[in-house]
Parts: sequence; structure tokens; C-alpha cells
Amino acid sequence: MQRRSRQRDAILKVLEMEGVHPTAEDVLLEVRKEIPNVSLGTVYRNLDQLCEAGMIWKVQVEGEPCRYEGNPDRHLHAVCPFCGEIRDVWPSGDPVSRDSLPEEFAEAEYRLLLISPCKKCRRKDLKPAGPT
Amino acid sequence: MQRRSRQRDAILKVLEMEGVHPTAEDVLLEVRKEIPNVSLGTVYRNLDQLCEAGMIWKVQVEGEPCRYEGNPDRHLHAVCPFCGEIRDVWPSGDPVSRDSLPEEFAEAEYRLLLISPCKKCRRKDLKPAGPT
DNA sequence: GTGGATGCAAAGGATTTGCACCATT
DNA sequence: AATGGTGCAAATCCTTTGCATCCAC
Repeated sequence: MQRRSRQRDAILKVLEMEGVHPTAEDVLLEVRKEIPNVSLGTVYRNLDQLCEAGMIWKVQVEGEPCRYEGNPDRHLHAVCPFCGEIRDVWPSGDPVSRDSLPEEFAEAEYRLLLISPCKKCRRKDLKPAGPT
Repeated sequence: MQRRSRQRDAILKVLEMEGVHPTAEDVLLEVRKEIPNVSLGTVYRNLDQLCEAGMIWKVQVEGEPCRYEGNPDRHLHAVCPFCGEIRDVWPSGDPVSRDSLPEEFAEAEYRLLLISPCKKCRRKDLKPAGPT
């Protein structure tokens, strides 16, 4: 990533909005409001670059398209098993119980996704479903 | 899943081998040793069914095809960032530090993937890479 | 014999890529 | 002007599906 471009700036701006976790498609639609003819390829290329650069993060929920987010501070994600909504979760310490793991994982990196109904869905009385 | 079939039996047998985490493709090749003309569609259909039935599990590593495993006991997975090898990890208690999370996640389900070099790769001196 | 399971091939969705042109430095 | 970025469309990869046939019950 050496040069600047209107497109990348616009993409980054979308991801810098608070609490959003858009898919590439979502980003495309949002950016098109400003630059009507951006292409999906460009969005993907830039999202990749920004990830590499550590400026944004990818959030993967099984069986769904990748989501991206711009909040650089380390935090977790929770997905609602009913509606699929993703929300940020801010842990107060290490969310992994190292004590419960073999020595060799004392410092290991991890991907942790919480699965828990969102407020809206908690009201209704539904049975848990997806992600597998 | 109501009837039995040679194909499903064979697929299940592959997954019941200790410590394997094959992709659908891997399962196909293995099953073909016994039933040369199984199709990939059949493999996927049966893997899905067996997952639904809770007899096997799906393991998702970002950017890679799904892997499957037959060990029904609750455990974690660790992926090697260098070679992609997946190994089983048996925690001694709840691997999630509930104390570090907001109240509402006290009982939440989760997906946790550890990222840590395997023995072979620990010897070599490589820089961490993938999964994003 | 009935309806679930199969094999095949085609379709599908998400993401990547090749290429000629455009734009930033 | 050099070379990285873009738009477009085609390609790729993994997975799912439609359909005629097969086979377990």
C-alpha cells in the first residue's frame, strides 16, 4: 500500500463508523453513495490491504460472508444465533482461561467468537440455531 | 437421516479414526478406496447430516475449506500458523474466562480456536502467518 | 413399492485475478 | 513517466442442488 486513493479513503471511512461490521458487499453499497462506480474487486483488494496493514480486522462467522471492522482496539465479538447480528464485547482481562489449557498455550493467539442472543432476540422465545 | 447406506457408514468410519481432521475432499479420497465411485455431493450431504445429528463436528479455519472430525467429546482445536495442521486440545475446565466478560455471557456458547505452532514448526524458526 | 440416498453435472455464493486504462507521486 | 490503483469481467474455490436412478426397508 504505497499510494493513496479516493476509494481506499472512502472504504476506511465506512469502517471507522462506530460499531459497524459490514460485509464487503455492504461496504460496496455504502461507498457507492459517494463514488458510484467503485467495483467489488476494488473493495476486496482494499479490505485485504487494510487488514495486512493492521488498520482493520476481519470477522468470520461460519457459513456467512466475512465481515470487517475498523475498531483497532482489541476486543471480542458476539454473534446472535437468531438474527446474526454482531456486537462488540470488551473483556476486562484475558478472555482465555490459560489455566485450563496445556502449558504450551500459555501465550497462544486465538480466535474467540461468543454466541449469545442479542437484546431484541432475547425477548422473543426462540430456539438456538446456526452457527454450526 | 432415516435409512442406512454403505456410503454414510464408510464416511463415518473415516471420521472415527483418532485425531484426524479431514476436509470433505480428504474424506472423498479416503472413502473412494472402498467405494470407488462415491461423489463429492454425497460426501457433503452425509457430512451435513452427521453434523445435524451431532455425531461429528465441523471445524472452520478462516480462509480454508471446512474440516470435520468424529470425536464426540468436547474439546478445542489448535491450528499451526505455519503448516495449518490441526490438533486436538483437551482443556481441564471452562476455557473461557467468564470473569473477564460481561454478565450476559456467563453461560454463552462460543467458538474458540487456538493458534500455536505445532512441534515440527516450532523447531524451524519462522514468522507467524495466516489465519487472519 | 415407496421414499430416502446416490452420482452426476450444473448452479451458487464469496472471493480472487487478468488486463487495459487511469491517477498519484 | 513510472507504477500502483481501478473497473470490468472472467475465473476460482468450496459447497449446494436438481434430477433421474438406485436401493434399504
